[in-house]
Amino acid sequence: MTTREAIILKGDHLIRDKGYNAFSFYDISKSLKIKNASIHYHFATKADLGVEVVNQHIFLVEQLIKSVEGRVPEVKLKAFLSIYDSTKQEERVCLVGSLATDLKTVEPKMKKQLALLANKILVWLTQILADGKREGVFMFRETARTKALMIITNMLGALQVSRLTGSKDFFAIREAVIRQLKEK
Amino acid sequence: MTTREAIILKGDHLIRDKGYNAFSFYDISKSLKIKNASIHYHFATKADLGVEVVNQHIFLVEQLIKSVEGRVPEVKLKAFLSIYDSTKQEERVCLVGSLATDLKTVEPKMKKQLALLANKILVWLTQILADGKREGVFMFRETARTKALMIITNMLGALQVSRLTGSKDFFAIREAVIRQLKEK
DNA sequence: GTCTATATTCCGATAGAC
DNA sequence: GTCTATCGGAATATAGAC
Repeated sequence: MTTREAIILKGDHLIRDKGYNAFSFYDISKSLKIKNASIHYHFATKADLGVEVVNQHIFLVEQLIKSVEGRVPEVKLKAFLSIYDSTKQEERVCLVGSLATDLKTVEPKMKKQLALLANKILVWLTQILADGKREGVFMFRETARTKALMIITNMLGALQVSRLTGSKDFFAIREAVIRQLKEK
Repeated sequence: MTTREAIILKGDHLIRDKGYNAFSFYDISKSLKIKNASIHYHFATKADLGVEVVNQHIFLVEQLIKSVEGRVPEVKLKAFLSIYDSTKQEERVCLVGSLATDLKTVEPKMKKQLALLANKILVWLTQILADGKREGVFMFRETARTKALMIITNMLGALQVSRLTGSKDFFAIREAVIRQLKEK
């Protein structure tokens, strides 16, 4: 892994750990054992780093989508949920949730890329649900987009709320999301 | 309104606007046309102010709960949802969501009070749902607690995600939450 | 590409006058 | 209870050597 990649990875972890406005270049420099000035060599400003963190998530989501192309809707749903499973294991929140609460403080470019990420996930899940309903493996009464919004907010919110009410609640929500699609 | 109350209100708005780590005493002082030092007279530290903002929400939720005591579950559900309706009108996010993403940076006392607030809302909604199911006005298959968690995460998440995908999505989620309880 | 050193700004907090 | 003035620390960012 290049230094640049390591900085992006650490920035991502810090944003989802503490929030965008709480982490500093010093957090990254001490963790990677490099100096403040070295980070600025790779990223002129903190906002530049923030944009690249979001872009990295866009890239990873696109990879995830491709990795399950052509598979049945159930497999694609599992892939979608795996995003939040791994985030929960890290004891972090998701990038969209973390930056949405800080949205009025971030640069326009960052906001734009974050909206792109959020919409990419939303459109993907909407298609998964629509396909699954058509094939008779998923059941729901809402439009596919609304159902997708409900599932996304369930998972995003579960990561945040379960920090306060206990980890069991995350898994209770996760299981209920899956079960609701199978019986209605 | 006393200066102290005005500071708490402004602090609340700033936390839900920009996030706890993004607002400064200067934001409050310029808005209220008082000086930095005056805020410190009322609140020794920023964390002290943060704790009082959370306590104010606890007080308001307790008031809201009392205001609909003895009413039918549908009325109580509307009262619950009104929390998020007014937050959406303000173009802010909810306090639990805003502080949950910053949780690892806040003082233990603040975290403790926030957990108290989150649990108070959760227990209240759980009881509303259990009562409504028993009386035959609400329908759901999950445990009342899990259903409450799903509705809370829907609304909390709707405030955040709709900042990126559009306000219409907030209302689509809100309506679907209500409709799901009436038919299943 | 990484370093030392430093400029600059901002923020939380305090001392002491009124 | 609010003010002026200031301290001390932290953070982003830059200049310039290696």
